[in-house]
Amino acid sequence: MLITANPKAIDLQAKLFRGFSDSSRLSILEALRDGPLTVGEIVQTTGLMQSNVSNHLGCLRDCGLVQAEQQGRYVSYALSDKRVAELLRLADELLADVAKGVYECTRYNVPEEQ
Amino acid sequence: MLITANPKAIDLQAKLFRGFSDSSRLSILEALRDGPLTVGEIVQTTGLMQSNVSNHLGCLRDCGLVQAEQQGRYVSYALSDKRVAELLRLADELLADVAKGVYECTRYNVPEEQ
DNA sequence: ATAAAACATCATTACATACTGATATGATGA
DNA sequence: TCATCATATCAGTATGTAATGATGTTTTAT
Repeated sequence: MLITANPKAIDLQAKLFRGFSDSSRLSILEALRDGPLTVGEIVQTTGLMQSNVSNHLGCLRDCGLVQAEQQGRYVSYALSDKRVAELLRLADELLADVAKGVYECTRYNVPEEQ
Repeated sequence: MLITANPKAIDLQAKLFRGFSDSSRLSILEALRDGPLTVGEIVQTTGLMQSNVSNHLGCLRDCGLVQAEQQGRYVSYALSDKRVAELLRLADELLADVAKGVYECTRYNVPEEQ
């Protein structure tokens, strides 16, 4: 039976992983591993532009990876589920072994040297 | 300290997750969860074009997520590490809880109805 | 009420990359 | 060797989406 006979689950999963597949979003998620942060704090921690952070946060929130809570005029963001952190940790471990391959994977984009 | 002070780890991780963040690659990885397959078998199972499958397999192989082994004129592919399957399983679990959010996330691309 | 701060949204631009079809490479058997 | 099968590579195209700058919205303080 074709896997694509039921494409929805795959599409959903791909969409979930896409939340993790961008450096900026990953920076945000990593920053939130140590606890909740306001948008401004995330901007400072990641060094990204505010509008960019807001965009990514909106995406991460829509997809359920982070939660927002209004606190006065600040909005505090946090990872929405332990398993988000678990996925990050598991990826860390996997990366420790396959890092060489990933690093040398220049098929699509080359990591910028500097 | 800026997280971006050491961007390499983040970039690598993003690249790793990008391996999982495309429906086609995910279909391939899912197909390989049940054991090794030849390229032709993957083509049949996923319903993707052969050149497309080969491209994605090259990417997945470069990044260390799958292993290739030549067998006669066939090439057999397999997941390269248990943790690849673990990541898929963990994502399944997470998805079970946040699926609603992911499904409704139309920020970027809308899942095609049919 | 007004101003300022914190955050969100929008349009635009630029780039990355998935897909296709054609072709090339390599292995096997006649 | 030659033909065929299995897989890989390539160029071209189209689309998705990250980043930016400008603007909108909400909250708080004066």
